[in-house]
Amino acid sequence: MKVKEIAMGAGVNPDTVRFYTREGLLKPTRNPDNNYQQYDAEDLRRLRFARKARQLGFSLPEIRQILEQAEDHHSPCPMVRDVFQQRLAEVEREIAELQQLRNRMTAALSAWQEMPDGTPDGHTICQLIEHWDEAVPETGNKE
Amino acid sequence: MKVKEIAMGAGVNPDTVRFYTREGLLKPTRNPDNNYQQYDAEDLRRLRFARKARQLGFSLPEIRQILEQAEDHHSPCPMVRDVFQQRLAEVEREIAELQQLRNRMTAALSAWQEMPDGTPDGHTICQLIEHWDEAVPETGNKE
DNA sequence: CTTTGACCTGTGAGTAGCTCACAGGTTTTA
DNA sequence: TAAAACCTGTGAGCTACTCACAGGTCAAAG
Repeated sequence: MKVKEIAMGAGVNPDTVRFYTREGLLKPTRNPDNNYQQYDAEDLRRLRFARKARQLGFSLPEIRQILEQAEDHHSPCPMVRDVFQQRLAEVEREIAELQQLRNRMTAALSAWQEMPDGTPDGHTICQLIEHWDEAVPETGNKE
Repeated sequence: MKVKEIAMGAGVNPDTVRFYTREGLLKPTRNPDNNYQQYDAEDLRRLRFARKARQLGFSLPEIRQILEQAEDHHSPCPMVRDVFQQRLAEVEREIAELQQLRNRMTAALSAWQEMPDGTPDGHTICQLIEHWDEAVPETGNKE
């Protein structure tokens, strides 16, 4: 399979295939005639796997790790379960944060119904936002 | 105020202050003696405003726009309301997406209870993920 | 047989919003 | 007076792609 073919097979952009190849997730051989990359069915499996894992929130380094373990015939599944659970917790945190944000946004929107537009006067930029009550805990950077 | 001072006043990294200054959100004057940036109370207001707006999901270009309009004594508030409502819709979409994801993750986790770890055999990398049923619609890249 | 268009190649830059590193100048403190 | 702590601008790094570029290759049409 050439780049475009495997890309279509997995429903991704050919550039993504090239990118994953650069990143070592895919290891095609070369056609000695023309130096084209040659992907096989195994690569397609890996690519599809990688895409699914991405949807689940795995990072490329994590996916590469899983793939490498699979290559060595070590089962990566326990590790997958592990990362997966962490990821689930993260997702739940994100949801909670977004819900909080949404609540405060809708509250703000209805509060704003009664606020004048208020042309800025040197003390105020936009009351709508300045009177937003923050207390948003953390932007939730990983870690 | 010097960089570190205004940064502490707004609870941000001094580098963020420098970055916002580069980006034109903050417009300090210069101390002619030492060429240090000099921020005033107005800058602090702008910085705090910018941070609140960031928490609400406004992009830096949007914030710059608002700030510029405020400078020109045009009321940015109607624009703010507009972007804000769009942002709210976006947040709700994100929540829905994440909830879907979470549901499928918890479902998968419980299904995995019964699945063997399955050392990779050349056909399979990790059943846990390979048997994940995708149908995740879109990663929801903005327009 | 040649041209045209579609593909292939690798590399480098762009995206957003910071954060950090670097090298050198200034100010404060001990 | 010397060290520590700050300041300066610039440039790179982070994620996971995506796109642009310049040049090589190949299949089919004329």
